Amino acid sequence: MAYMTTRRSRPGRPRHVPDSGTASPRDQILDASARLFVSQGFAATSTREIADQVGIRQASLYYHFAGKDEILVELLRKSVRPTTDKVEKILGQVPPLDYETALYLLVLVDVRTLADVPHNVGMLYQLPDVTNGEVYNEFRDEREELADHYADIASQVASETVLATVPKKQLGDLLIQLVEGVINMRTEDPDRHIPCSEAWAIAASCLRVCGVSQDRIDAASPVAIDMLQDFLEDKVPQPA
Amino acid sequence: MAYMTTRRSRPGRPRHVPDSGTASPRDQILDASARLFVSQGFAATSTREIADQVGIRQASLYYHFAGKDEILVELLRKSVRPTTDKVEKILGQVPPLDYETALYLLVLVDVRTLADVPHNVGMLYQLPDVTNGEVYNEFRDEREELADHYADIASQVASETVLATVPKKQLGDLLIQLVEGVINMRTEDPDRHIPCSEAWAIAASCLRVCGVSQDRIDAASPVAIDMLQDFLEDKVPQPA
DNA sequence: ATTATCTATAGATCTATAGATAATGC
DNA sequence: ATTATCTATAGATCTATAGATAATGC
Repeated sequence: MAYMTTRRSRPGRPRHVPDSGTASPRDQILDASARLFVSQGFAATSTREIADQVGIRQASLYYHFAGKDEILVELLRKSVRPTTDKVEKILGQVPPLDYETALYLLVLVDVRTLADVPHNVGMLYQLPDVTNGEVYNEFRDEREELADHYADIASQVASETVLATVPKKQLGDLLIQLVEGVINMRTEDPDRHIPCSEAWAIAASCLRVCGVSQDRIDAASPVAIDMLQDFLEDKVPQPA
Repeated sequence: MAYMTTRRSRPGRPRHVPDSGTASPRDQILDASARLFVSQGFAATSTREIADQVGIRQASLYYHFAGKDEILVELLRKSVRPTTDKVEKILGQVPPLDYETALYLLVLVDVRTLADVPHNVGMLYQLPDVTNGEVYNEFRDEREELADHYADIASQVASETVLATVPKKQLGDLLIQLVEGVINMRTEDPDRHIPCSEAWAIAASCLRVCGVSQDRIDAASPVAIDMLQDFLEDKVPQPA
């Protein structure tokens, strides 16, 4: 408590609705935009609507962002990077870890990330007005890499029968599909909390899709669950 | 060949771009709208864009539809009804059929329906500007019923272990999630054809998620595949 | 002086309506 | 006469810019 936590007001002309929040104006805009984009779609959300939610005039948005697109880019950027970082961190541990545990862990981490991210922002990547916009090109490759990782690890885990009947790429896509079900659960009920048990169920389902027996699921699961904490708070240490 | 198949032109003022197509203007509009809505989103698609694709002026749309919403409603109506009909038809056959075969068949039928429907229209149900619009209320119940059917049949098929670890509703949602992966495959590559082998892989994956052993999958699969044809062309016989 | 807002507004859309027009059908 | 289009346009909205204004910081 060495410094004041309540600074009554910042420099600049006051808002027509007094600023109650503690976050920076920029973050307030991102927050409101995320909520609206996810619930209505990107194109269907006007800059006026965003401004109204923040409590500023529509034109004031442009002091913080060059345009609606810039807000979207910032949201995508903030959400894609942490995910791919975590994935590669997990894959890096795979020599000591066996593949089944790694897959279980990968799914757990991904599910929790999607489940806990504010405003269900993961859904943005599924909006056609986002993925078909120019803005998205910056992120397309990163998403494909993620899909490749899933396919790779899935093909390591899969049983003979599964490998013989399901092409590697499709198998990876099936797993991603199960993981991203969390997004739809949250879309249907925005206030829904996703308990750990549901994440475990999804991870186990992914192993089952790969043809892994219940015995080996039971073996992988506790190890992965135990490691989960190390991957969630993923704080990038700031250079002091 | 008792009647002319080529009628050069209809009554009414000619279009500024001559009408090359054979379909009714109404269907041409639905077709173009479906394509645009799915690739860009509903709100992001303007009536002018639709008209341009059809080759008529923007205002001419309103001779056929009361507004953009009406076009959407018609598209949703045309795609939801056949699906639920087929599902109930399958469930009606379940006393002779065992549940595992029924689930495999249900998934096959659903996957093929989503895979073959023009312009990937199944994706409309995933757009937030559709599902949060007033228009959608008419269809919400029907979608929930479908989810209930999946949950019911899944809980009949599931192994003890799966039933003990995955709540019935979540299990149903996982299966739907796998099935609807087809929509995403088509979104990523609109020209993609989905071969039967992929549908089989999805159906088998659904059974695996339920904890069904490979033996019983191998037993259910040929029976279901054999029955598939009876459900696809689902021609409602016109009263003569 | 600097900062963050405000008001006002231009210019580009977008939806929907009104009324004219150019075909076919009878 | 009927039908399916057209042209023209009103009115609403939307994005973005210009310039004014009301705070804090020095």
